[in-house]
Amino acid sequence: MSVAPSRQEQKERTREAILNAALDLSRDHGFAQISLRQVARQAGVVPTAFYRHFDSMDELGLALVERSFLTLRTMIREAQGDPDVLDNIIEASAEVLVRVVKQNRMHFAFVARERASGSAAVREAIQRELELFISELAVVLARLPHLDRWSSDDVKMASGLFVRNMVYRAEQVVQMPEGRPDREEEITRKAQREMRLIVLGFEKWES
Amino acid sequence: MSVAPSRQEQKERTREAILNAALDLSRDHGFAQISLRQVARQAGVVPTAFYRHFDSMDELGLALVERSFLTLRTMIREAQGDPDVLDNIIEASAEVLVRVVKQNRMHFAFVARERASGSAAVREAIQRELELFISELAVVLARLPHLDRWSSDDVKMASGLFVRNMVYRAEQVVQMPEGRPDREEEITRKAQREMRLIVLGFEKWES
DNA sequence: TGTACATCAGTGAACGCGCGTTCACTGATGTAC
DNA sequence: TGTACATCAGTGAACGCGCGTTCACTGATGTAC
Repeated sequence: MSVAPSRQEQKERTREAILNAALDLSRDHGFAQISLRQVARQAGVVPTAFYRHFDSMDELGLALVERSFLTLRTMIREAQGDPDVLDNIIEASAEVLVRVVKQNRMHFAFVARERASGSAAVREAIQRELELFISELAVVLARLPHLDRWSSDDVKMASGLFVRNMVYRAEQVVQMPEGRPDREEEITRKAQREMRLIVLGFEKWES
Repeated sequence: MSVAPSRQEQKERTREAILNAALDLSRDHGFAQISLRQVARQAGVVPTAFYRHFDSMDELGLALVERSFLTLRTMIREAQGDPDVLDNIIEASAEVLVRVVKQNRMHFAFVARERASGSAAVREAIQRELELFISELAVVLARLPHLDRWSSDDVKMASGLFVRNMVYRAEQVVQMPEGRPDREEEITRKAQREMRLIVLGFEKWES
């Protein structure tokens, strides 16, 4: 016989249901275009219940940004711990990228989509998080051969180039139809070629 | 004494007014979030008049994509005719980029914003146009030293890297507050450093 | 363990509003003679 | 040049709809004794 969940547990479940409903509904038309009532319906609650969890759709959007970037941070921490990444940054990071994006398709889709066009609040939150992410990746890159003698501004630029490519490739993986391993391989291959070109630049760069 | 415009002229003016109204209103919240009635109001016509020019907001969006890419094509044609660009691709193209984007701020803003998040129809139209733009730029790049012996796939990859950087920097110029020449200079400088890094990669690339 | 009361996540009716779209219309421009 | 009719860009009223937000409520969970 199952025990009834505590009030707190139940509230947390509903909150999750609302977050997931919003993420799911955003997929087709973008977060900015979905309504509070649609989210509530999808989450299985009455519209007014929404207000027990968020003051407004904007606040829900910010919560989604936060949740999505948790995923991204996990990804970079994984990369930091993996010795392969330092030995072979291109193949390893392209592979990690495609794998993690596939596992968290909806979070990446959300970030890529809302980055340029969410509400002002959501857009700014994403820009801020992306800057943070670039700085964190710069720490990893700084340990690479050739880059260890660069100025920190230069390392950050390189990090920015990588992240922007990641965002772009993530968009592609997200838009990729399911069950098309050939498309997936092609994207990985293209991402690798681009990163290889950038890394070649690293080797000749002088600040 | 001024002559009354022909019926056709007047219709064209109203059409322009609607296009400009939509472009203007999109700036703050994105095209997908503005309503037919808002556009009509801003254009100075009654909502029903909208239907004399476009079947739906989606069709208006596609017209805006087309208009915006006319600007982009003009830009690349300019670059093709300018001998400086071939001599010194980095400085010249960064300068052309910032100048053209500033002159056509709203068109670039529209493309950058709606690329990831417009309606499906608008999004696909932009992706198609961007692919075309990358191909056209590839023709210019193919004439550069080092690249003239690359495979066409490789040149296209390089072109894609440039265009993606352009789109990104264009987003920044668009979001830049007016009358901040220091910010503008900083963006130009960053774009130049990035392109220089990529060009360094060109020199060592082997397909 | 049992009772009496407090808390509060979720309910359901109601509101005023802007929306996209329809329809019959108006009146200036265009055309045929 | 003048007249009679056709065209058609723009009008204005009306429609049904989903929206965000308010409010008083319900009833299960939590707490004090």
